Parts: sequence; structure tokens; C-alpha cells
Amino acid sequence: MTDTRLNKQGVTEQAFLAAYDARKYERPSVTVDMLIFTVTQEKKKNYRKLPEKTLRLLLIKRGDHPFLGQWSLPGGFVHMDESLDDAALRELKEETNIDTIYMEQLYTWGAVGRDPRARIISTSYMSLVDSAALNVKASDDADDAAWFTVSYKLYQEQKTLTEQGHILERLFKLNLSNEEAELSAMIKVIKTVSGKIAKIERIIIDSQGIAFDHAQIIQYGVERLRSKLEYTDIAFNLMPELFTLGELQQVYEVILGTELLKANFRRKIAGMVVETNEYTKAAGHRPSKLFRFNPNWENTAE
Amino acid sequence: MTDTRLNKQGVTEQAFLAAYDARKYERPSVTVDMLIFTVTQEKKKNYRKLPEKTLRLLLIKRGDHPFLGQWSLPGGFVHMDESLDDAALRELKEETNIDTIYMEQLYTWGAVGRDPRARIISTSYMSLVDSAALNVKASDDADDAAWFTVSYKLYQEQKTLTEQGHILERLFKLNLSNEEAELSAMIKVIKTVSGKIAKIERIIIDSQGIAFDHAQIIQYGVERLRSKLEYTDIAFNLMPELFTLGELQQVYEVILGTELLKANFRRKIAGMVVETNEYTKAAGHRPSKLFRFNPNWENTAE
DNA sequence: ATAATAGTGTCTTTCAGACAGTATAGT
DNA sequence: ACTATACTGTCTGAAAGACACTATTAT
Repeated sequence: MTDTRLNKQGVTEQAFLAAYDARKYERPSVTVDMLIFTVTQEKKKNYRKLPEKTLRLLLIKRGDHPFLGQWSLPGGFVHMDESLDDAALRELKEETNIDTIYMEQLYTWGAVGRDPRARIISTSYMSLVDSAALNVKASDDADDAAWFTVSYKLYQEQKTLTEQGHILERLFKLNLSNEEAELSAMIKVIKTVSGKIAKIERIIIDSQGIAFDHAQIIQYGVERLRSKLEYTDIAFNLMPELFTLGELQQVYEVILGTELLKANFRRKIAGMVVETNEYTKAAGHRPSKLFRFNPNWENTAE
Repeated sequence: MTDTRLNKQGVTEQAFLAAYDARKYERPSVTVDMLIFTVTQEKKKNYRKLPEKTLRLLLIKRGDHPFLGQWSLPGGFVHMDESLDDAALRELKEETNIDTIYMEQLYTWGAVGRDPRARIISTSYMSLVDSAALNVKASDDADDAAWFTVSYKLYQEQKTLTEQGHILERLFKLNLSNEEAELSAMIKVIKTVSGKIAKIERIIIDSQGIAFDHAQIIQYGVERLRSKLEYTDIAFNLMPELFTLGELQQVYEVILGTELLKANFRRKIAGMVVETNEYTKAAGHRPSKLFRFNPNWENTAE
């Protein structure tokens, strides 16, 4: 349809668009930052014991200023001819070489001084990958990528009552470690309630070896991952095709940072899985049935 | 601290940053789009009946190409010296003249062709305002702003079983109306489950009078508002200082689009409110106690 | 008196948490 | 036999849903 209506300047839509020049104004740069999580197995410590699982995050060692030598989230600039999601998928593919993957937009970070180079606004994405599918081709890229074990805990909590409400300050400790490096950060989350108005503020108190504001982005991502684990089926993106319920429970436990009771856990996830006729072998104890994801699981959320 | 380390090109951080020029690359424009919700009262239809409440959204009539004459969300470009949040607050202030307000970032929209003028990436924010505080100074701005009644309903649902899972297609109908105009859109939400990989896609099927991809942004916002209503205290941002529990329930009902049972509703919100010694007057029925928000309500979520 | 809303009590079902018990492989 | 995990049954209490009942005002 050709719209022939005129605007106040007496110009048609076609002419208006042809004359439009976005470059008249200064614009920020836009990047995507990827939180790529996986869960890996350690070695068996004992012929009986199950191998321990750990939550891992992919980071890149910076080879240039700023934050030279520190670790940052993989990511890059959004091209003019690709959508935000496509840019995220492209970065993901570059780092992990996996196509079919769970990916979700998290949040867009837009503080003015968050990147010392220039005004850069960054949209963060979270994706979950099965480490079995990954190990085939990991970090074959030339850049200095490495997986870090993620630990995220509440460190201190303080509540102050005020006249109109209260202030809740919580200090979280984020630890990222592997054989090569040990990174950490403290993130302060301040919730101020005054009358009916509540405000939440997040500040990086101390960032050791983590570039930019990425400690905060990681904190946000871990919290989202934890909360979504409880009411969606995202955990299965971290699992191989076949798995035991014990392994699935381990994944929940390592992400949530708590122990769960077996009987209750099984009840909770019962509808999400389908049993197979296969069993594990060569365990120093009773073999367990293998399950797969139930693709007809009715998920009310999202 | 002055970092004197050199990168691979033998340049210090200081020199690197001084030479950095972001303008070398083409960049998209970044805007914020505001979803400003309020709940207003209709006239009493009967000396006994409570006045009906409706959920309202603020829209702006476009006075220029593209989408000339259609309605869009208020918003604008992010300046180079302000954060994303500050840009959103500025837009909010321009439209409503209110400072202390609930505001939350929703999602960032980054499809390539979403704006015919140029490559524009837009971060959407949702804010909730008390209509009582608002009516003092509403839309005094020169631009053509108006409040629209929001109706959002599931229209059609279709489930197709496939070999590896299923496809769930849901069609939602969004209606925005006031005395002046009647806008509508159909939004299709497609959830594809294949094996363990689930994908959600949202498409605008038909947008009548709503500019750009804003129908989709509104749909996303209404869904977020509904879900947050159930597990947080955001509803109180739509309430005046003092309110009756009946009024509060009306607000919940009009947003959720369902009727709630009084006794159960009261149980649910019991901890969030504090009673006062005041009562409503001149009702054609038993007067009701006035409540205020309980600022010491322990909210576990977020 | 009546129509409308205000406010309370309680039964049932569902679900989460806790815990105790039985089953079964490999060494 | 022992150890570590696999798997099941059931008690409890909390929360959600449904419904019935009483209270109180302006007209």
C-alpha cells in the first residue's frame, strides 16, 4: 500500500523515509554479552560415589585494553543487518559451535560509564548447553576462552527499619574459579521501601579479575537461572538425551546451591520426564533407570 | 591507579582509550519505549454499586511519518550522557509529571526492520502510576496523548502433536479503546517443543492503528504485569495512600481479567496491608475499613 | 425492607517438606 | 557383609479453592 498522506511539512511517507538520516545524532554502540552455562562432571572419587557436578560459565581473557588480562563475558557488537537475537546466536556459535540451543534475553545494561572506551549499551543473553554435546569441540577458537566454576552465595544480610518502611541490604559473594585463575566479586543489593515505593539497586563492591560490570551481569544471570529452574523445564537443556533422576537432582542442587530431598524432588519433576527401559551399568550400587525429557509436559509458565 | 601495562601493539591503556573512536563503525539508534499503566474509576452507575475500574495505558498519536495518525508508546532516543534508566525516567516525567514512581525494565526489541526510518533498538520499560496522583496534571503536554482502556484475552488455542514433541499456538486479542479511537491487534504466540528444545516465537498477525511493533511490546508488558501481580506487591503502585480491600481486589481483577473470591483474596494479601481506623462514608451499603500498604511486608521475590 | 458490599469461618484439595523404610548392584 | 545409591510410602502442615454465613449502611 502506498500512503499518499502528507505530514505537517507536506511530505509523503516515501519522501520522508528517503530523506531520513539517523546519522545526524550521536548514537551509542550496542553489544550483546553471553552468559553460557553448562554443568560438568568431575572424576569419580570412589568406585561407589557418583561423580560430582559443577556449574560452569564460559569467560574470555581480555587481550587488549581496557581490563587487559582480566576475564569478561563473550560477546560483541551488533551488526546493522542482524537482529539482537541473531547477534547473540552468532556469538554463541563462535564460542561453542552449537546451533540448537536454549537462549533467553536477560537484561539490557545502559549505565553511562560502564565501558571506558565509549558509550556502550549491552544486552545480555543467557544460554544453557549440555556439556556432553560441547566437549566435542570446545573453545577451538584462537581466543583465550575458559570455563569457570560458579559459586554464588548470600554473604551478609542487614535490615534497617525506617519511619516509612525499611532498607534491606544484602551482600552476595560471587566466585569464579578454575585451575588457572580465581576471580571474585561482591555485589550489594539494596532494597529500599519507603511508603509504597520500593526501589532495588545493585552495586559491584569489589571485582577481582572480572572486567567491566560483568560481575553484576553474572549475578543477575545466576539469579534468573535459579528462579527459572523452579518453575520451568530449562534444566533439561543442561542434560544429555538420557539421564538418571539422581543426575538430574544433582544439576538442580548445584545450581540452587542447596540439598534436596530425593522423594520430594522426584514428585516435583515426575511429569517432566518419561522413563525408558534402559539402566545404568557398572555402578557400585543399585543401577538406576534412565529417563528422557517428556516433550508433552504441560508447562503453564511462559 | 595508572596502568602502565602494554597491549600487543605496545600501547598503554591511557593511550589506547585516547585513540579509541567508536564512530568508525555504523551503529544503531537506541530508544526507550514506556508502558505507563494506571487504573481509573468510572462513574457510579447506581448509588449502591461500586464504581467500575479499568486498566489504562498511555499512548501518543503520531503526528509524522511513519505510521502517521496511528498510536504509539511514548518514548524517545537515549541521550549520550544519560543511562537507559535515566532516559526512561525522563520520558516518564515528560508525559506524566510524576517523579517517584514504580518503573521496571521489560525487554529490548532488536529486529532489523522494526522501524522503517532506521535501525532502531528499543528497550521497553513498564511503570505503574496511581491515577489519583496523576489526574492533577494529565497530558498537559502539547502532544496528542491519551489513555486507552486495555483488554487482553486468549482468543484461540491450538495444539499439534509432532513426533518429537508438540506445537502450541495461541492467538491473543489485544484491544485498546477510548472515546476517540478503537485500536486492536492479534498476537500469535507459538511454542515449539522438539525433543528437549523449546522455542517461543511471537508474531503480530494484525495491528489496527497501533504503530511499529508496539502491539507486541504491549502484549509482553500486560503479561509481565499479570504475572508480577501474583507474586509481588506491585499492585500498590496503582493504589492511593488509603484504599479499601474491595478496591484493591477490583484492581487485581481488572488486571488479571478474572473474578476472585473475596475470602481467599483477603487471606492472600493480608500480610501486605495494615488497617487504619478510618472508614469509607456515604456508600449505599456497609462502610468499609481503609487500609494502607504495609511497608514491612516480607517479600521473598526479587 | 432491600440491594449492595463488608467481613468471617470452615471444609476440602493440593502441594511442599520431612522422614523412614525397602531394594540392589559392585567390591 | 558393606556401602552408596535407587526407589517408594506416608505423615504433616501450609496454602489455595470453594462456599456459606453474618454485618451494616443509604435509600
